[in-house]
Parts: sequence; C-alpha cells; structure tokens
Amino acid sequence: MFDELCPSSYNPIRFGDKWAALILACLEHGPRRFSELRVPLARVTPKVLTQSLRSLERDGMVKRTVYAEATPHVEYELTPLGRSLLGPLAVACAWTREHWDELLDARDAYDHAASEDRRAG
Amino acid sequence: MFDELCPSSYNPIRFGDKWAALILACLEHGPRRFSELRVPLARVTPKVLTQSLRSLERDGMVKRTVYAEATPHVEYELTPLGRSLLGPLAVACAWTREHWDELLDARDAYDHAASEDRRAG
DNA sequence: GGCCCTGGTTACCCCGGGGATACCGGCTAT
DNA sequence: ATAGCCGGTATCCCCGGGGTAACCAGGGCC
Repeated sequence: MFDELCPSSYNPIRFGDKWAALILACLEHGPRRFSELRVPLARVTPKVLTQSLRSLERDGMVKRTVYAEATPHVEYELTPLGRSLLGPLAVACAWTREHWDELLDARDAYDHAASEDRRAG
Repeated sequence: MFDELCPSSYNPIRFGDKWAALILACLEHGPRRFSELRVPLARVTPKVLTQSLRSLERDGMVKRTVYAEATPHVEYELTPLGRSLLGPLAVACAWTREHWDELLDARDAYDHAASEDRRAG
C-alpha cells in the first residue's frame, strides 16, 4: 500500500518528522524490533531513528516494549492512535501516486521560466 | 471545513511548509489578492507569505496573475492540482479534529512519566 | 511635490532537524 | 577472555526554514 514512500521532504503531504511516515508503514503489519526497522531504513542513522521513534512514542502513535528475557530485545508497535493515521497516510500516498508527475512537471516549468527571466534581465 | 487549521508545526499531518495548508484553505472559495491573504494570515510576515506562495506556485498548486489595469493588483488562485489537495487536506483536518485531544493526552503522559523517571534517577 | 496603496524585496539572525562518526553497557555463546 | 549482537548515546557540525525590521518602485490622487 505504501510502496512508493519516500522521505517526507520530497512530498507536499508529510506526517511527523522526516522519517515518520516510513516508520508507520514499516509497523503496519505488526511489531518490529529496532534492528528490523534499520533494514528498510538503512539510510537513517540510529540516532535519528531513535529520535523519530521517541517522538512517535511521545505522541502516542507507537508503543515501545522492552522484553528482558534470556535474549533481551525491544519491540515497537502501532497503538490504535497510530493505526488511525494509516487511513490519512493511504490517502496521501494515493494523491502522490496520482499527481507526482504533474508536480514535477510544474517545478520544471517554473524553474525553466525563472532561468529564462534571469537571462532576459 | 478547515475552521480549526493551525500552523502546520502543531499537526502530525502537514502540507508543504508551515503556512501552506492555511493558504490553501484561504484560496478554497476563489481567488484572493496578496493583501486579502494577509488578513487571515496576520501573523505571517510579507516575506514569509511570499516565500510560501512562490513555493506553492512552483509546485503548480497556485496560479499567480498580475492585473496591470488602472489599479494594478495581483491575484492568487488554486490550480486544479492545488484543488486536488483539498480532499487529502479535509481528511487530515478530520483526523486532527477526532484525535487531537488523544494526542495531547499522550504527550502529557509521556512528559510526566519522563520527569518522574528523572526524579527517580 | 508629497503621500498612500499595492505587492513585494533586502539584510540579518536564530534555532532546531538531522547528518557523520564514534563510542557504550549488558548479555550470551564459545 | 573475548567476540558478538542488541539497542542505543555522545559529540560535533551544517544547513535551511522562518522570524524581525527596514526599505522600495510604480501608479493614483490631491
């Protein structure tokens, strides 16, 4: 559903901070461990991933659970509130799929016209 | 429809830059002049408003028209692309109306727990 | 000439998100 | 003992969004 997610900075519709939308999508189908999240989010440094997860946790979107068993680990999962964001997120993704090219074309046209103007003085 | 819009920074779902969602909402019902936009956006300085409008124009969301008549002025209006964002924007507003309190409660709880932890060491 | 309206621009500054890199403490397995 | 894995921290730095304040050019008006 969120195949074409990219860092939010490239999208006119954004959720939370730069990587939040991707994190929400990664958690859509169940809990994930920190190291599991690092795989699809390989370009995100651990510090930034922690920051983003803490922010989502603070906003009640994500629940963090520490399992202090023989092999201790941490799991992150969506709360009902976090899950309620998946609807708007899907709407945003649909908008982007449908209009992304149009937006890029508009940017090219605008930038081209701007450089023409500069040349003309 | 967008009665409760606030600067995007306070919202987990954001459109464009800080003031873009408010601008889209202001343009929903027809073209507006620069000075007309400054009324509902009184807290936004002209520089920042211009920046935001230029960005929306570059992305093909807004069309800027100069009327060089006896009394010259400028009008900003939504393009079809900009208008297509109103749907996702309405979805985002609905989400916020429904879940805003829940989010604030989560923040309070998180911050409170954090300060307790600090006290306990 | 002097003033206002319109739609901006210019210069300056500040803060915070987020990137790079390195390090860390607990636990287990061998 | 030492080498992993796990889930992070610590430090430093940079850039750009966005805020303040002041200034500006063209036209109309009186």
